[in-house]
Amino acid sequence: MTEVYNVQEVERKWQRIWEESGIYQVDDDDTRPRSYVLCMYPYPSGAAHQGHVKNYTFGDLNVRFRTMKGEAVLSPFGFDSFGLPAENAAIRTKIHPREYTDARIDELRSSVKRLGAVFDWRRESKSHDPSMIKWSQIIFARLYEAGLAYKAEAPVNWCPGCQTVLANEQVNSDGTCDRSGDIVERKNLSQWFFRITSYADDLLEGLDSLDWPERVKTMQRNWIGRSVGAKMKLKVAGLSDYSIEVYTTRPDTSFGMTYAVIAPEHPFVELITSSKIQDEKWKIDNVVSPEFSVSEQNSREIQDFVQSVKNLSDVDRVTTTSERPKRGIFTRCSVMNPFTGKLVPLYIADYVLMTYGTGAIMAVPGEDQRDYDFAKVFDLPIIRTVAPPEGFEGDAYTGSGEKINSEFLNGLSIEEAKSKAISWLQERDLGVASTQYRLRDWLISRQRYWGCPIPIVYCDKCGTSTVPVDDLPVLAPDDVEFLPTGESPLARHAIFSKAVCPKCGGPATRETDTMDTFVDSSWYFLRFCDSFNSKEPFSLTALEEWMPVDQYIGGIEHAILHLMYARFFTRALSDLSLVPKSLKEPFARLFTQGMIRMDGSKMSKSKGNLISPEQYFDGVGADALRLFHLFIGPPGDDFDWTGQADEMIEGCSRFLKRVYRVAVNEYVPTKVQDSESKLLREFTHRIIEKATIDYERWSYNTVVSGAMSLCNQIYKGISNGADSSSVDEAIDILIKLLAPMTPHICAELWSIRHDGEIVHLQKWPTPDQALLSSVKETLVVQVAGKVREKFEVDGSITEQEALALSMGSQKVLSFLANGSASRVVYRLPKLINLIP
RNA sequence: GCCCGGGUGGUGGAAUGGUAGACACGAAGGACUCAAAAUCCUUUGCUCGCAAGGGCGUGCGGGUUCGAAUCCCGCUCCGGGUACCA
Repeated sequence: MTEVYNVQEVERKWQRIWEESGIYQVDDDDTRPRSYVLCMYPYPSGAAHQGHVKNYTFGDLNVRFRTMKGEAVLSPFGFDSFGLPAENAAIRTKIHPREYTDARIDELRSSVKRLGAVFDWRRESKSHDPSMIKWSQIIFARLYEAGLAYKAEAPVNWCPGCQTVLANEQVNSDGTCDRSGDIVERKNLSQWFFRITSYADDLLEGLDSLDWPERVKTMQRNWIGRSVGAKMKLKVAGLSDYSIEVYTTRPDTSFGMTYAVIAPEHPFVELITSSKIQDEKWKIDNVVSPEFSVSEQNSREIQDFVQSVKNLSDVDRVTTTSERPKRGIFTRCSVMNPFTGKLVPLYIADYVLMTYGTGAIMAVPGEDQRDYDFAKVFDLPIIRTVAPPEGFEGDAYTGSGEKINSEFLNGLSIEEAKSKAISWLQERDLGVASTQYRLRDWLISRQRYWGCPIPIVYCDKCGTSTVPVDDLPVLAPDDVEFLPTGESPLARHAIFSKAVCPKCGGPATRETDTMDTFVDSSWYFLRFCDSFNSKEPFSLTALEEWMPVDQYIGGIEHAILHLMYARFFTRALSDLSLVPKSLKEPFARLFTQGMIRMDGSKMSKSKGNLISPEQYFDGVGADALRLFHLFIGPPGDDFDWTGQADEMIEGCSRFLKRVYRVAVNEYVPTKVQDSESKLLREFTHRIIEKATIDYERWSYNTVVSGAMSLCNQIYKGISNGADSSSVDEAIDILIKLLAPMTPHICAELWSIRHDGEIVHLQKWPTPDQALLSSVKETLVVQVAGKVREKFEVDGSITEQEALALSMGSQKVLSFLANGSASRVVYRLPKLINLIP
């Protein structure tokens, strides 16, 4: 009897059974040990693509494996359903973003189900659901009350082609718009921010405790960019009340300062170019001496320079090469080096950024390459304060060495000189030790419709207030017009923007900006722990039950943004007692899967190089496609989708059919060979051991190869006369080992072989230790490190026995010139190495 | 520029100091078949040899070790991140 495996029918059947039986639904009163496995919730862009297939295959496999190991696994699913594409579609097609998004969600949900991935669907969440909007707004209000949300003016990205404001992540690294390719411009707008910088140190230190890929942790550390140094004040010559504060990480090099630089946006630029500075009365009031000599003419030159810099795109501004040397202009002002009392010239240059440190630097061309480059262009002196090694021929020397030309610092190391210089400054009240971060506050305002409205009203009398909880959620109206004007439809809406002040009851204006969609993804994993709570976003007790996420799975592209924001939220909400005090980190363990590439670039809808999973669901089936994604290599590696992929998927399908045939056909041995039965049993139990280890270390490709070997061994056992109990055992083990990976076929086979039982509720197999220890080992005999002979030996072989066996081989002896070894290295029972 | 990864057969990859190339894909040959598909069997790193067997081989050059794809030093090529952060 050979039954044909009907892929489509069987996969549909089991998908229905899993959904109806609710075996992957978990509740708070579950008595099994708990765990929480989560895939990053997706933006619903329609049917799943290969990246989703890979992601949810890893997630599903973890859920099923842990369940078979006896855990109650929280496995929820949701949709990151706010965002620009739906709004752009609305502008194009006039279909409302909600209608568009709901349709895409249905497509994605359906293809995730066709993959056979199991979730507790009762907990499904969508960012655009009014209840989720309400919780987001409550959380925003709490952050606002705690001073962690504030409004300030800031430059935003504006795409002239799309006529809209863009999120940072939609701007390419070369400063162009991700969609239209236009060069993005800067505009100043009043914006809402989250004060993530006040958690900079916590976020940095928290990384140490996380079981995350080192790569991701390094990226976050660099992004936070903590640096320690000193701030000091440089007096401006001729302006007795004015000084310019600079930040440096190298206070030890202060004696090498030959000029100073301020950013074009520095407030001092405004002062020296304003007309009032030419006013005689102002000069007397502010004690200006003749040393201060900015004339109207210089002032105009300076203004011209600053304007020319502001006209540059961000890309051009950060580019300085040999063809495009450093730009700057002399201010005609001098500042005093506090260490030497000497005056040095003050320049304005755009290689100094207003957004970092104090927006002003002391320039030390001897020990900083950027300062060196600038000094060469403007012919400024260069003084070395660290002795470079003999024969050093570079420009700036940034290495270690002895301090020189630095008076009381001479002879010290850089580190010693740093702390001595800082104490010197502090004793004289001229400067302080200071720590700076590259991390900026998180700009969350979006001038868009399809996002969570910021629940704020502005009153002329009472100022800014949050919308009272009873009035939440603030929902965007449906009767808006989607036009490509760049202005949010909400701002144009006559009624929405009008509000009542919650404090005085008078007329007020409503905030029309919505939140960045990364706000939604910063707490959705908390909601999953308490999806049925209608009173609050989540309760402390539910979070104590399930958080933190034990295994988080997603793409490396979220290494900084989402993963940093979610960490910030968890810490901030912990400090506000909205999540348990002890919960500081949301994701204990993170896995970042590899990318699917095609022709060198990421496979994506926008690149038009999608290979749809649906065609495989319709053909070889979900199991074969899942197996392919698991088998092609280590889960974290990128994969290039070539013409051979289809052949490999076909191979996976062939393997599953091979398993099916051997499992459904009754085996009646003709002549039983006891040695073959023993061999098969030993092999089976070795594979249990290996596969279990490999599952736990995320080496799924080798789990698959182990399962293939076991299948080959079963066929061999059958043709060589293994008894039926050893064959049955091997087949059952094979089905269990494959069950987390290819769930449909395994469920079907187990059900056929075991009278309707559910394989995914079976206990995970454990190897029989007695069988493992009775296994014959291969003893490799090396002569001078080269393999010359092999013997099948007992695991307990002694050194004497191994040596005697080796020396008994003519072949081994022929490589030993005088018939004996001067030294023997034993690694029994695997290896013996004879050195002549 | 700086910071990470990585380089193993025709291809995807295995091997965490101890048999390099597991397991697959592809290819070649064979069995079954009127034929094809499906399935099964054999071969498949390079090279010398009729064979037995030998030599070479994990990007390149050195080192440590009885033994190195694996550890260390220098180089090279490819991929990713980041970009004047003082």
